[in-house]
This record gives sequence, structure tokens and C-alpha cells, in this order.
Amino acid sequence: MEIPKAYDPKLAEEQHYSRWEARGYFAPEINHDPDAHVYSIVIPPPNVTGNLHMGHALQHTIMDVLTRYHRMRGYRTLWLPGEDHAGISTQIQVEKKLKKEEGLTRHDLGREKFLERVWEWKEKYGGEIIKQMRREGASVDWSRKRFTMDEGLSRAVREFFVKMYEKGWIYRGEGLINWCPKDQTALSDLEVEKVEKKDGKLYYLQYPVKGSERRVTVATTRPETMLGDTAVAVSPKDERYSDLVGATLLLPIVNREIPVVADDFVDPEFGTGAVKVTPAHDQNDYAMGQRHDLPQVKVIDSQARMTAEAGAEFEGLDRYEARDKVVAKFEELGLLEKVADYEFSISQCARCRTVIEPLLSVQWFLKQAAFGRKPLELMREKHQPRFVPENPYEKVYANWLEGLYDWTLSRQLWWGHRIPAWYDEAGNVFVARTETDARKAAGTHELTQDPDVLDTWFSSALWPISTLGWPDETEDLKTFYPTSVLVTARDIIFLWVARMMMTGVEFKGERAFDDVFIHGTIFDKHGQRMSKSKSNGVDPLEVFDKYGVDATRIVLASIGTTDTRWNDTQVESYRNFANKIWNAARFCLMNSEGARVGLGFEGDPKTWALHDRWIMSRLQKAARDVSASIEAYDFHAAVQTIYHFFWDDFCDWYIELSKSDVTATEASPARDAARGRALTVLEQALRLLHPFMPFITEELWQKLPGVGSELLHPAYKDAEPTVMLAGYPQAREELIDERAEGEIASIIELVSRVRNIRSELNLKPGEQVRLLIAAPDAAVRSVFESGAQQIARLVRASQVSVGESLDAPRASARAVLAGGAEVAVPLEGLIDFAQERERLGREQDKLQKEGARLEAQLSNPQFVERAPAEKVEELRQRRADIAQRTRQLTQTVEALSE
RNA sequence: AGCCGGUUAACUCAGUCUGGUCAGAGUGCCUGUCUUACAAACAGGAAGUCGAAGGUUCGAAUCCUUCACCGGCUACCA
Repeated sequence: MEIPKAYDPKLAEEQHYSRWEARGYFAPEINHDPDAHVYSIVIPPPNVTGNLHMGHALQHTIMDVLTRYHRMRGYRTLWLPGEDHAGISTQIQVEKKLKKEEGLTRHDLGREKFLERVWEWKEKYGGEIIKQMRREGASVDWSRKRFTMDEGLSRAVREFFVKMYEKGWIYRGEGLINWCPKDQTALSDLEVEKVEKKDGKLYYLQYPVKGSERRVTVATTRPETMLGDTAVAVSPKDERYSDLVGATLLLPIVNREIPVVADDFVDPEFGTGAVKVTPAHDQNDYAMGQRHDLPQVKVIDSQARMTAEAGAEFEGLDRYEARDKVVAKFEELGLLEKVADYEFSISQCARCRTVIEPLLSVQWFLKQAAFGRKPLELMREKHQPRFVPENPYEKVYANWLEGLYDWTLSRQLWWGHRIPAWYDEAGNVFVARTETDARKAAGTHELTQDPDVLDTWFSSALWPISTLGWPDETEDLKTFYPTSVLVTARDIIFLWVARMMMTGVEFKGERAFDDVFIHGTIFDKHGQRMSKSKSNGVDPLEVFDKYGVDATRIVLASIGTTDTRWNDTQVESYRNFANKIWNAARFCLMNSEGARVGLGFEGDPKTWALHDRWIMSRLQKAARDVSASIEAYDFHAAVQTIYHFFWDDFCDWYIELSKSDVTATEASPARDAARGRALTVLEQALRLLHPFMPFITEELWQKLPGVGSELLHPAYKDAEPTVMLAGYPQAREELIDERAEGEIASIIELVSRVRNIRSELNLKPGEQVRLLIAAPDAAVRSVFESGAQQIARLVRASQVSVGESLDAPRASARAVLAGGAEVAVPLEGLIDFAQERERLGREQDKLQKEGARLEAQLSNPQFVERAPAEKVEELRQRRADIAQRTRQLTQTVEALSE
């Protein structure tokens, strides 16, 4: 068979995906086992506006590894893909385009026309990420792809809203909400980020006490809001002000009379101990206002400009202009005590970074405290869902559920799910699943629907159930819910994970997912978060192009839960690994005539050659460990196990040990069997690798002679042969052979020591040597005797003699092996005796050091007394072995000195 | 302010839960090789007092305490 020397990932990447997809291998229906276990994942739906970045690639790889693994294990497996309409993001993107290309705003077009444009945009440009997933090899079921604004999912949203309204958990009312003056919409607390303001100022303003010369000084970071003050609060415990509680202050500039109130919120230690209270423009002040029944004076509007209520002088001014003016006024009035530098945090819109303005307005809210009660109980009582890693996420999640506040649901946007509430002319509200229902309830057709849409996360909260068909009790919902695992980033645990648990528990009575896997964050090489604005992002597609998808995937899988700095060199090393796999397969295929997968491991394992028993034992352990690691979400360990099994055990040793049999020039049943064994082990290794490296494994697997439907997992027996439906290797305990492993280990040690001698004495690789081996132990001797030919090949020896004792010329390089075997390489003329003594001396030093350490430990009576007996015995044996080897080395050195 | 995580070879990271062959891997570096599967490879080698200081223990990278630096999350300190 003709196979190129180097692996070209593109070839494999272009070949297989469309075939897998076309034949329906990604859909759960491919599984014909009626009793199959179910494994399901719903994708965290990427924004339609987005482009693939490393975080997605990481997340998708992990989901695909889990999906492919379970599929190969015979589970009825579903990985459901989809996209999120991403309210604000998408709307802004389309608005920008509109402005740029046609000079229009959304208001110029009107709501209906604008929404048409958004849909057009979505069809044309949206969902790039989803398309890119094919490139990643993601084995998602495209037939079940969902979009949050699909008719079905929209119906689920209305159902959710109506049910919650009927239950009294959703209500409409006035509240102090986060308002983004740029995006012109309300935001939930989770869409606001706190940013440290390093060059902040704290202004100390004096308010005169009515009917007295006294003044009360308040400290504030936002002087302009004083125009809306309706009280000053002090701590009830603060003796400095106790006589003032109940007094009246004259608010400067506006000359409003405001009371001094006592409230526990006030920290007497901070500032002056007196706090100005602006109920209409600050969360805390709002709460205090409620407690003390204070009036709310709105001085800032939705554009972040001062209102008429702020006074004629200020009306229309931007909030920052107003700030300067207020400060100037106070200075004029002699009421500005001081201005101090002060670091504090300000709230920004998480999207556009505009400073949030807390505003009083009428919005829709959801009482999350009530909604979150059951998920919290589920966590406390049953530890559901299980977080991976458990620490710190379980606690983070539970803590959040403990302190829930109302969720501002309404958004003053056009793109999204319109709130299913209608108003009659009298302003009565009718919440209903459809307008028809609302009319019925209202008894009139003269209704106006609420103009607002719902927070994007409202529909996301339903994702696991809505994508499976809820509110209908579909087969999919029955089969695939609850889902097996959610794989996501840590920054949306509250925004999304917790809320999916709330809806799942509420509407399905159980958890949305068994496990929640929180993956790590990928930073740039300087440890900076990758972002568009810093343009330090690494484009996964470029990495795919450069190193191949498989190499990138296996690196990403290894990252798992760790935060890591991205480094191309890791991918490069796995590109090399892919090439190694390619070439190992190339070797097997070039020597495959007469053989096929499955041939050569017949009969009683006791009759097999040592290296065959050994590789099978190693393979069983690898299969056992890889499965265990994947099930424990320890992808790093899984990758390490496969990597070392393939490269070290299979390539470095097994292929070399079996090479003479495999490459024998004469055809024979023995050669066929040797070839068959190599192919068989390779085939198993490809299966182990497949979830991580789907393309190269399929490419090579298809080339192997003897692969057919009989290798598929029984659940897929009617499918055409593909490695992705082959059974995942399961360890056969009876093939684990510790004795064989020990014996090969001694051959490996011998070979390595002789190679070391060759290297240190600068022997040319082509130069043949003679090997004299002495093994006092009969069993070890027999291992070396029967492996003599293989050993000769591995160390390039013309002759290998094995005996009970060593009868080597004085001019030999020597080494003492574990267990007391000795090896000598006669090198007449090449040995410098002094140098050789020195070399052996270094060996002695090493042994002596270890011996001394063991001796110290063993001569400590407390160790011998308290350590487990096995441990002590183990150390004694090591000590004995070292003592023996030291004696042998000493003799050798003495012999050289004669 | 509180809570949490990180700190292991020049670089990127395992190992810490369950203390004793755990001091590891890959990359890089040094030496030698194009040995007919693979130079994207092969063979050999050097390299870390496991952030610091205490403590517990027969024994600590691993458990406890304190500190330092970096990062994150939460918070109503105007």
C-alpha cells in the first residue's frame, strides 16, 4: 500500500465529516438497542452574532469527546446544537449596519420593518459559529438544531411567562433598575459589571440645619444626585448625630426641606457618618426610602440628562456636566467642605461599558427567591447537579441561590421575545399565551401588546427543556431529559446554569443535568484574557489550518478545567503525535500482506510470545485507565495515558520487538500472525484515540485490512463500518499480565543501559558490539536468552551471550542491573580504563546515595515501628538490591584497577 | 472588606483530595545519528532546596498556620 510519509490533516478532515453526517451517525436513532442507556448534552447556544474563538473550541471539544466516547460505549447519544438570538448584541449589530449603509435608525424603519431586517441579517450572516462546528468535527445532531426564536421555543417562552405570572412569581411594577443610557434599556444585575475607578473623588457637601447655624456634612461620589435628595441618614448608634434625628435640613440649591433619619444601613465609621439619600437614583437609598417612606424625586432621565425636577438651571444637562455645576455651586455657597481622592467601583453595562444609571421605572420582574428555593434544596439534599470541579463551584452556586433578588425581565428592545402581556384602554393588563386568549380574557379586541421584549436569558433558562419539545411531553423530552452534563464557562453559572435548574425543577420536577463541567479559561501567552478589543485572540481556524483539527482538539481536551496560557508549541507537539500515529500505521500497512485485524491473538495467552503478552497487558491497562479518566472528566490523564501507550509502548517497544517477525522476507503463517497482531493493537489504539482525534483515526481505521461491521458496537450493527461506531475498548482483566510486564521491563532496562554505554563511549550507531550478559537468577536468564535476538537488534549487537556468570575481557564497559544481572560490552582498544572507572564511580555514587537514604529511614526505629509493615518490607528489599549491586560494582571497579 | 484559586525544570502544565519509587510530561537546551514507519524522527544527557517561614508526622510538593506575589468571584460602605 502506498502511503505518504507525512500526515496531511486536511485530507482526512475533508473526507469524513460529511459522510458521518449524511449517514445519520450523529443522530441517536442510529442506535438500535432498545435497552441502551441514554447520554445527552445540549450545547450552550452560541450567539448568532458570534465567531468561533478558543473558548468555544475548548467547550465543543470536551462535549464531543464525551459524546463520541459514550456513543462508542453503546449509549443512545444526543448532542443537540443550536443558537441564541442574543437580544442586545444582535439588535445593535444590525442597527450599526443600517446606520452605516443606509444612514437609517431603527425608528426610521419602524418596528416591523426593522425586525424583518434582523431576520434577514440572521439568515445571511448569523450562525457562523454553528457552521464552523463542522470543521471541529463536532458530532452534533443537526436534525435537532434549535434557535431560541424558533416558533416552538417561543411558545415555551410564553408558556413559562404565563405560568409564572399565574403563580404570582412574575409581576409588573415600579422598581429601581439598572439602565444603560446608551443601549436605552433596562438590564438585570448580572448584566452589569463592577469596575474599579481609580481616579474617583469623594465630595464632602454641607447641608444647613433648619433654624440653626449647624451644618451636616455628607460625603458622596455623585454630587449631581443631591438635587434629588429627600433625606439624610445617620446611624441610630451614632451619638454625634443623635440629637439631629428628626431635625430638618435645608437642601442647598433647591432649598427643599428634608428630614434626618436614623437607619442601620449607615456605617458611622465611613465618611462623615451622614449619608445623603436619593431614593430615585441609588439602590441603597431606594431601600432606605422605602423604609422611611421618603418621596422619590427623579432628577435624571433615561438619556442620563437632568430633568425639569432638577431645576431650571440644570434641566437638560448631561449628568457629568451637572456634577461639575453642582460642585461649583457648593463652592460658591461656601458649602463644599473638601474633595478627596477616592477609589471605588462603578457599574457599567457589560456590553457597551457605559456607566449604568439606576432609574426608577415600571418593568416586569421575576421573584427569583421563590423560584430558586427548590434548586437550592436539591443541592443541599442531593448534591444535584454535581459540579466538576466541585470546588469551588458547588459553593459559588449554592451561595448565589441563597441570596436571590428579583430579576428584571423586560428590555426596551425590539429583537427578542415580546412580552405576552396586553393592555386595554383603561390600562388593565392581560397576560396570555396568545393575543386571542388575551382578547377573550379582556372581552375586547382593543388591546395593545406590551412593547418590551424579554431578557435574552429568559429563553436561555428554558434551553434544556424547550429544545426537547416542552411544553409538549415529546418523546425526546421523555428520553433525553434530564441531560447528562452541561459543559460551560464559569462566568455564566448564575446567568444561565442556575436558571436552567430553576426551570427544569419547576416544570419537569428534576434537575436539568446530572453534572456541570466548568472548563478553564484560555489566556494569551502573557496571561491576558483574549478579547477582540485587545486583538490578542488566537483564531482556532488558523490553528486548525496550521496543525490540524485533531492536534488542536487533543490539546484542548487536555486543558479541561485548567486556566492556561495558550501556546502553539503544545499543538505542535500533538501535530507530531498525529504524524507518529500516521507513521506507525504506515509501517503496519506496508507490512500487512497476508494479515488482517483480529489475526494473531488466538489461543491461550500463555502460549503467546512475551512481547505479545506484554503489549496486550499494556493495552488492557490503557483501556481501563482511559475510560476511568474520561468518566471522571480527567481528560488530561486520559490523553497522557493514550499518548504514552501509543508512543512509548506501541511504537518504541512493541513495533521494535516484533519488527523482525513482521518484516520477515518470506511469507509464513508466523509472519501473518505477527502482522495481524500489530494491526490488532493499532486498531484498538485508534478506537481509544477516536473521541479525541476523530479525523486521523477514521482515516487510518478505514485503511486497515479486515475492518468491518463486526467491529461495530452491537447497538450499531447495521451501520457501515466506521471507527466512530466501533465499540470503545474495554479492559479484559484476564489479559493483564504483571509477570510479562516485569520481564519486558528488565529487557528495557538492559537495552537502555547498553545504549547509554554506546552513547557515552561515542560508538557510531552503525558500529556493532558484542554483549555478554550474566544473570544469576534462572528466570531472568531465560528472559534474556529467549529475547537475545530482539536485544541484539535493539542495541545493534552482532552477538549476545547469556550466562550464569560474567566472563568478559577486562577491556569491557559494564553495567549492573536491578536484580543483580550484569552486562558487559567488550571494547578492546576503545576503553580508557581510568574513564571507565570514573563512569562506574558515578554509578556507585548514585546507588550509594539512594542506599544511604534507605538506610537512614530503616535505621529509624520509629519508622520501622509505625510505618505499615509492607512499606518497611518494600524498603528492605530495595536496600538489599542496592547493596547487592553496589558489591558487584565495587568488584568490577577493582577488577579494572588491577 | 469577605471568600476562593494559583505559585513545581528556561516555557506550558501534571502530581496535592486519599502523606511514603512523585520530584514527572511535552517543549526548549546539550551530544550523536537522515539506522528502509516516522528528522514532525531516533538514541543518550543536563536541568527544579515543588513561592517564603513556621508547625503536625517516623516521613510533607501533598495536611495545618502565617506571610508574599498574581488572578478570580461576591459585597449596600455613600
